[in-house]
Amino acid sequence: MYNKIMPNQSLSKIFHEIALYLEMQNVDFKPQAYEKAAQNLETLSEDVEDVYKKGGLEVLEEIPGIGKGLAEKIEEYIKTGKIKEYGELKKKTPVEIAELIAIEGVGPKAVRDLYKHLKIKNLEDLEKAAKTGKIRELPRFGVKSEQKILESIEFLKKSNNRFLLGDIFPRVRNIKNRLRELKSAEKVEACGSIRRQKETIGDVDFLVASDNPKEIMDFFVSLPGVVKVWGKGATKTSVRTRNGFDMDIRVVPKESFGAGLQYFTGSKEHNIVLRKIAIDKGLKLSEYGLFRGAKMLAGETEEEIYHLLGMDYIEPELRENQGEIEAAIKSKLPELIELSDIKGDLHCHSHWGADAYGRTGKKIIEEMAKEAIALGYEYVGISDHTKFLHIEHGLDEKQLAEQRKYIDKLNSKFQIQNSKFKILRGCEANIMADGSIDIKDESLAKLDYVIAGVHSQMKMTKEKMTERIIKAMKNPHVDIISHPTGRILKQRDEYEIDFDKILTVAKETGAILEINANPYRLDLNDKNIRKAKEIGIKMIINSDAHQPEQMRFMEYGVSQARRGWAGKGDIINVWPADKMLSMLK
DNA sequence: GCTATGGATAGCCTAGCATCCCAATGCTA
Repeated sequence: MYNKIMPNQSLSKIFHEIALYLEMQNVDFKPQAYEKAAQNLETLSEDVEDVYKKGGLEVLEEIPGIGKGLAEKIEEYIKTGKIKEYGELKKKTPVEIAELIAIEGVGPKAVRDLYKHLKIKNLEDLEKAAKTGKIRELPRFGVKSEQKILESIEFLKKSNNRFLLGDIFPRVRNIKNRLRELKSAEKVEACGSIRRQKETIGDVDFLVASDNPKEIMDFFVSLPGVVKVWGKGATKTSVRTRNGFDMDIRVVPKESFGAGLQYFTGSKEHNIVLRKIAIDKGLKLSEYGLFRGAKMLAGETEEEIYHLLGMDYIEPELRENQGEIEAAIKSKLPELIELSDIKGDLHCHSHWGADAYGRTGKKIIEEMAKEAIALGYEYVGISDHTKFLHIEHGLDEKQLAEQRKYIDKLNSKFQIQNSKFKILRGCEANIMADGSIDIKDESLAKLDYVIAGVHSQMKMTKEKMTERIIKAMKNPHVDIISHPTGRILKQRDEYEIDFDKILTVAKETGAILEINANPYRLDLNDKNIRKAKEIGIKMIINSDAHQPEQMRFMEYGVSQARRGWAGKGDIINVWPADKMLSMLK
């Protein structure tokens, strides 16, 4: 899929920006059309350029959300590399619009006014104006909005220049696979925080075992998307890619590959402790191997290094110097959960009440079932939003009942096909500000399971928010709490809650806490997973897919569970449907 | 600008909340 840079992403970005510009000018309906097209392009698995070459404008129009006008714009882009209308909009209001609306409280209209009055073009301008008190003087702005802008810029700075695992991992996997195809590459791995599966990634170190570095390096700097070569030598080459992401590659001889892996995977803190242990044993550990004097004792594999240092092998996800080394010495490391252990996914949205991406809820449920079967699952649970969430076309009691009946029908179809596979009937209900649930108990009772989550009014005091979630956990029908801390990576911090108290009540009530695998959430995070595990709380890993393809987010959730030391015993969706359901309230 | 049907023209994702200004708009979910 990423064999070359597809124009899908850049076109999607342009359409997204056009949508914002049009919204800025109060144009009706067009913004939504552009936005929808942008989203569909982003998730399109085929290269639009290939689509166009195969069937021209006509076939482009078969893509949902693409009609005559946008098909022509795509054609223009493929032929000329740009879109005239976009250039004109940009010329008229030369602002970094995507960057600016990332600030909470700033939308297209605010961008327009900020440019009109203060010539603010980018974040830097915005920060300067806010700091000198110029924003509060504008119409429709005040001291409060100025303060909020400053806070939001601060937050962005904190999380900046790191990339989401979910954005980077597919590309890195692709580059890894392409490197493996090279004749002179004997072994290839991507190290650093991506191997540890951290939720955000600063940069990547590729490690290659080869005795022909030149071919490797030449290939690396010629990768599509490379815009700058920081340095290119026989053992190390560094590049920057178009989106500002830095990648290094190191070539080592085969006999040092394991030592290189160990060294470049880190974390730094983990490695410092390992090297100290080596010194205590009269040894020296470096990226070239484990040595006694000049004699190399180990280096080709990581396993032999860990063993010679007197401990069990430590999985990359655990290497944070959080007690894993002590546990490895005592042979007390947990057996971590694996993606292949997962038997189903209970958090999938069908958009039953809406027509999503040109597909109806019925069709999406069927597609999700097929995707689940393709992933080797035994069940998939449909859990649409409920009525309070108007924007997501949340379902009311009546619609939930209709959906239930439809799923029953679909299940009998699978049984006819002599398949053990089952679609489960659930919902993701809203936990209201007072902790009540927005769906009547008798409707909840008819479902196979109920997920409940906070989707509104997230700025509450710690006491109130904790009470709110506790009340929901105590509801006899609520089985699972979705994304329990509410964070959105790079956008929004967790809401204020007393997590220890939540854990205590989860233990009392048997409420299951979700590990949401969406790369923007990964909530619970690694630390909270480990806390929950230690107290003996059961968790479930769910994709929170809004489209069938997103069910593949599961692997990020499993990685976070591993980072939180979770084993099969801590996660309920490793069990067949009957047993899994029996573990709910 | 797209999609659906009446094939040229409707109708399109809504509602609460904060802010700013004292009724309306813009933002966010």
